[in-house]
Amino acid sequence: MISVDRVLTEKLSEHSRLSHDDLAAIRRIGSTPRELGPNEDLIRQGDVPHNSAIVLEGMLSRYHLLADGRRQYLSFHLPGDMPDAQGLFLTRMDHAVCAMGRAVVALVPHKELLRIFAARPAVGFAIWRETLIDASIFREAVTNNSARTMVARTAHLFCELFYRGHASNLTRGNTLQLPIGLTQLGETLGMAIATVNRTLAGLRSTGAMQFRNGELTVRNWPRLAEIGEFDPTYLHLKTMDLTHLV
Amino acid sequence: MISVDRVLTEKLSEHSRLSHDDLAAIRRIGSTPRELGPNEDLIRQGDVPHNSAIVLEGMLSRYHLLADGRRQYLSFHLPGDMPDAQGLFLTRMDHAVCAMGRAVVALVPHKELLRIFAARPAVGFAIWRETLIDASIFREAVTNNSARTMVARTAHLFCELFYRGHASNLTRGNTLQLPIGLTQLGETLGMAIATVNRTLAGLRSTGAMQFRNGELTVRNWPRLAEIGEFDPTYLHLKTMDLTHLV
DNA sequence: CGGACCATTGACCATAGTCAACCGCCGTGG
DNA sequence: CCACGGCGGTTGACTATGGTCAATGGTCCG
Repeated sequence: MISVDRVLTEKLSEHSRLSHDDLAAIRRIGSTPRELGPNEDLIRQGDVPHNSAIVLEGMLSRYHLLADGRRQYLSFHLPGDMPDAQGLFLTRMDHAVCAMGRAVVALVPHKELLRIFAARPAVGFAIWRETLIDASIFREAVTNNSARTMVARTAHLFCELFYRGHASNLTRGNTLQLPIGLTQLGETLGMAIATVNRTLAGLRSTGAMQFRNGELTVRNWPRLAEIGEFDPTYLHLKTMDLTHLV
Repeated sequence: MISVDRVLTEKLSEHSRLSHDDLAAIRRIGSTPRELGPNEDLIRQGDVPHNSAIVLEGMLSRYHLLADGRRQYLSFHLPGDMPDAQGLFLTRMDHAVCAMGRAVVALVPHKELLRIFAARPAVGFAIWRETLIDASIFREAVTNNSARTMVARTAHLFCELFYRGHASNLTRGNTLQLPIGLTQLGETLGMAIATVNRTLAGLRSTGAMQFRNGELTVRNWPRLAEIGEFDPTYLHLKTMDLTHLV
């Protein structure tokens, strides 16, 4: 398991130029770890949060709870992400956050964060930036679920997750662990579970990728990116070359 | 036409408690006005922005440009909104911003904004908050376009626009001017133009609302909100009662 | 061994996309 | 002044796509 400051400094300093003092301030952040079981909620729709979480291990997701009890998953969060940074300035949660598999997060009190922002504005800006990337990912999800075919949509999601996972050193070769079931995939992509299954079978048969038992295997990255119409600019990460995954 | 500081102070002080000095700083913001013709781009996907815009008049939208030339509209922006605040911390635009009808915006240099944030953190937090509400609206769009029927989806969009328009004093009685065509509606909601039309006809026949010639008329708000499964919490505005619109 | 849960598959059906024709309005130009 | 053309909206007929439902299989755990 990794520590909060390690994960945060790595993430934030990738794009924001943080001074020695900024980094020191981050290192002094007080946090309490919390372990979550599979499918356990970290925070629910309607709650008033006083902490923000940083993912240390596993995977979290955000979701809307619909009137009829169904879920709409909105995004997935890997180690280093802050899945509920928005709670900092919006009093009431408009969505829930839950663990996909077993997961560990670090909880940082809002007070603590606000104190740091006052002392070291650059840290605030860096986290602000993270929330903006978040928004960018949501925008892409709108487009993905509205304007793309089922195959492209599915491929795109896996592209994004693999790309982000790779940027965070979570991939092992051409594989990535994703504790997601077909039901959740359906509730993410806005398609019926049967369709998810058939679409995955289709993708498998193209030789571009396969997804089995919570493990994504990329067999042909350029092919997969093409099928998913994937252009990583919206992730605002350093450009990575994955063409060797063929 | 309204002035920048007027529009900004109104918007920001609705939720953030800004001190006298904060408001003074906002009043000193230097901006240049810019008029946009119908369908004119303010900024394009891939551009590197150095200004942020504040809508003064008319309506702007953000959209993704797809590989085949189609558009996916992501959000609409009314006077007081900052449709490209994200450019502050993300160097490259991952989407475009354009005027729907004729519109006027005020351009504020990023440098100027950053200077203010350094001097008056509360102003920064207030604008950060705006970008978080933005993100919340995107999340709702994901859910809307993925998990709701065509009717609900369409009704929900109009509910949101009317509610936000009402909060900004842009409604006249039960009407709101919306310079949007059926094609754009389709490219917003992820449905074919023919379906948009039929859905609108359906909504009209329920007596809940009608949309004609760029004018939305709400005939029965509770009914419309029910059809659209509309719950305004995600907008993080002061709660407004519209039940008198029957 | 039995049951729960998830994935898989097939058959059927509802829904919305496609295509094409038509309408109505508006602005232009003869 | 009217004729024409274009654009945006409207409508109908057909079709493709993906949702629904139901049955089966596989795996893990008690």
